[in-house]
Amino acid sequence: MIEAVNARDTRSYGHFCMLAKALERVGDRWTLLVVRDLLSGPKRFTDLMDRMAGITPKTLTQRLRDLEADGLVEVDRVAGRREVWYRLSPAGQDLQPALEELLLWGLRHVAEPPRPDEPAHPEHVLRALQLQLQREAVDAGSVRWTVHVRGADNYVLTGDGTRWELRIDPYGERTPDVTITATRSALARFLTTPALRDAQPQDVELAGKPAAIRTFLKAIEVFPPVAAGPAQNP
Amino acid sequence: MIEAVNARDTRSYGHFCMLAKALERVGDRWTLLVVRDLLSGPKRFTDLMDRMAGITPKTLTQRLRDLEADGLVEVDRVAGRREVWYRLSPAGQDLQPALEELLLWGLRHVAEPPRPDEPAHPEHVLRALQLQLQREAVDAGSVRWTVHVRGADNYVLTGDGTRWELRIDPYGERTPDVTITATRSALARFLTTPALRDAQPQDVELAGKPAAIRTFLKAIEVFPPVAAGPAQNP
DNA sequence: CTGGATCCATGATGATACTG
DNA sequence: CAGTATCATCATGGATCCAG
Repeated sequence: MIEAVNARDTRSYGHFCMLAKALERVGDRWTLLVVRDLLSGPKRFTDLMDRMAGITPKTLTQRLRDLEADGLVEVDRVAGRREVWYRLSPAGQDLQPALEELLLWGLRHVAEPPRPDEPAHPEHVLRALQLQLQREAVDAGSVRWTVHVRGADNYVLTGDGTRWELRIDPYGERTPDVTITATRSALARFLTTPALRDAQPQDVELAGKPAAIRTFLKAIEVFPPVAAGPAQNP
Repeated sequence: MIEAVNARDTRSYGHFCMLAKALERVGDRWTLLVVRDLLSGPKRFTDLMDRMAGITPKTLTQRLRDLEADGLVEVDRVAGRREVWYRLSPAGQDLQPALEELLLWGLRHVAEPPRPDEPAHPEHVLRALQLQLQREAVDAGSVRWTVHVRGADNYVLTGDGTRWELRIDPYGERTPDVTITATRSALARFLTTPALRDAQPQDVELAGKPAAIRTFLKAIEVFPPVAAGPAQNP
């Protein structure tokens, strides 16, 4: 008797290969982007919808259910509370090194400035900046930069000379060296377009001591890396 | 007027995020498995078909064309020769760190012994073993182990106390310390089932000096890592 | 308002067979 | 050896609607 095959079996590769088995868990469209956005902490359904412009609620629901079934995501449902919070399990958090390598590959090989109408969430731009500062071992001393963007969380990017970290900064607890205030698109343009940094565009406000701002502008020169690869525009 | 969107645009995420852009290049089903199999050197169409059991020639063709268009794969077509050889471009080879992290994640979180009928290509089992030996910094001194499997390439796994390497070994040029001869499925079972190693199953032949064989059996104790995660069998 | 569910259209993938 | 051709199926996107 032939056993019934469900959708999960159909989408499996059926190989004895650990890469194939990993991709059976996280290889579906949108799945790694869900993991990416949960790596910065628990999120609600609509938080995820905001970061993943273009995903339909149906697909996001499906991905969250799949990830939950595979043990990568845990769900906080509290009776009497409207919000449902999604967070990564330890196995889900363990994907971080793989995601960082993939992101850095994208930075090296497909980096280009944002198109005018391209949704650019601060979290994604700042994550790329943090990883590049870390990968290039940029030493700016002990610094603390905060980023304010209307309609999004505030972020704080810190360096201690050795390690760079990016966190959501809900309260702005401590005094930053530099505060960057901009819209989503202006922030993306400013950080990814070297020519704009000295021009001090009007849609990006940098607050802080002049020396601290100079340190900031110097550090972000590593970002993005020079696009060495040939563009492919058939 | 609405602009026409082609299939490529449809499948893009449209985000200013380097991870999303990376996944637009390598996020399609089967794509990273093609890259995986080209990382060990140039291959012909049928070489890839053999390693990727279950893929249809139509899909493999599509993936190779996409990868070529994106500059990750280069094609050697020589007039008057039947074979077409596919190889990775530098950008394609640069995916290696990301693939290794994903493979190691699979090894940590979804490792289980091969099912009886599960296709197990030696290259994929040995790659996982090599990465785990490297990740765990296993020091077996200077060793050279060769693997013979009927119907597949021969492989040579070498360690020098610091670095582990796996290569296809077409001619068996130098004298190995241990030679492993088995079928595909027997090799997979033997390497992934600790209980089998001392039992010396009849479908796996180990040739070499007793001390060298003991070194081999000791080293592979790190493989596979103990499955700590809970199985999900709904 | 959040957190979805439903219906339909389409395109990507799979199964199978065949060819230069 | 290196693919094509044809047909079937399933996943995803778009749009809309709904319950707490």
